[in-house]
Amino acid sequence: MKNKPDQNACPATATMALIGGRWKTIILYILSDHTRRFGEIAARMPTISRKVLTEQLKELEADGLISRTQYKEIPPRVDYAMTELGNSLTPILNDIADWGKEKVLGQTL
Amino acid sequence: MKNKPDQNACPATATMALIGGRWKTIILYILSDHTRRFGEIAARMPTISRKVLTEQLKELEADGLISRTQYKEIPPRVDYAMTELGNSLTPILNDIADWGKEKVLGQTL
DNA sequence: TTTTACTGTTACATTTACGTAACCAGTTAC
DNA sequence: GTAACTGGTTACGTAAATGTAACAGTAAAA
Repeated sequence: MKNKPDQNACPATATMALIGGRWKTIILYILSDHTRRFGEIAARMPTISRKVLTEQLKELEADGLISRTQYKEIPPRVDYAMTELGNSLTPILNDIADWGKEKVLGQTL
Repeated sequence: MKNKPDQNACPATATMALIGGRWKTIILYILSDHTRRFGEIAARMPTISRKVLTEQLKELEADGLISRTQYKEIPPRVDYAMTELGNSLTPILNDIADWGKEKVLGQTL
């Protein structure tokens, strides 16, 4: 893992080191129900630059939350998918989305 | 609310606008089981500067997640507590902490 | 009279995050 | 032979986040 925690760290901090930041939760949420190509992720996140998206994907992969599969095709095709570790976050990601729907966007579930 | 969402925003993004960032989840986690004074929060977060802690607390208050109570005493005493809205996040905060304990820190629950 | 306690604020500097624009590779379609 | 497709990378500049250090204010204690 890229973000190595120290053992007496706050457990909430430990999690947020992996999924915090402006983009990672969104990326994981997008991947939580689908394997997706780079371009598909980018299309669902119109406000992130390709450069930063690449960086975030690399970090998520380094942290073991997603996997990257590159096919030997031209034009290139790259798939991103949740790993087992990433999938263990899915309930939390759904709760986060549900909370946002209900409490922030004011949509009834 | 300070962070006004637009209606067709990603619900995960909507939540992360309120609790994202390096510090807010930690602050909320610290307050989730206790009303605490400014100094108590600071003592539990040794690496945040007082200036930034003040800013984050103000934003959390502006977003309706915590409340601030200032007592007319010298030396000053200020309490921070979860609001009802903040408390509705508690299950998520606990899940985040549990996930960090188990998956990142490697502690068995 | 000086210090301590507590919760800040302010000015300033620095670090980190993010964006923009240009460029690359290799095959296919025009 | 040139453009388009896809998933990037690189150089560069800007914006946001955070830190540091000093200061404020008032009562009680030393």
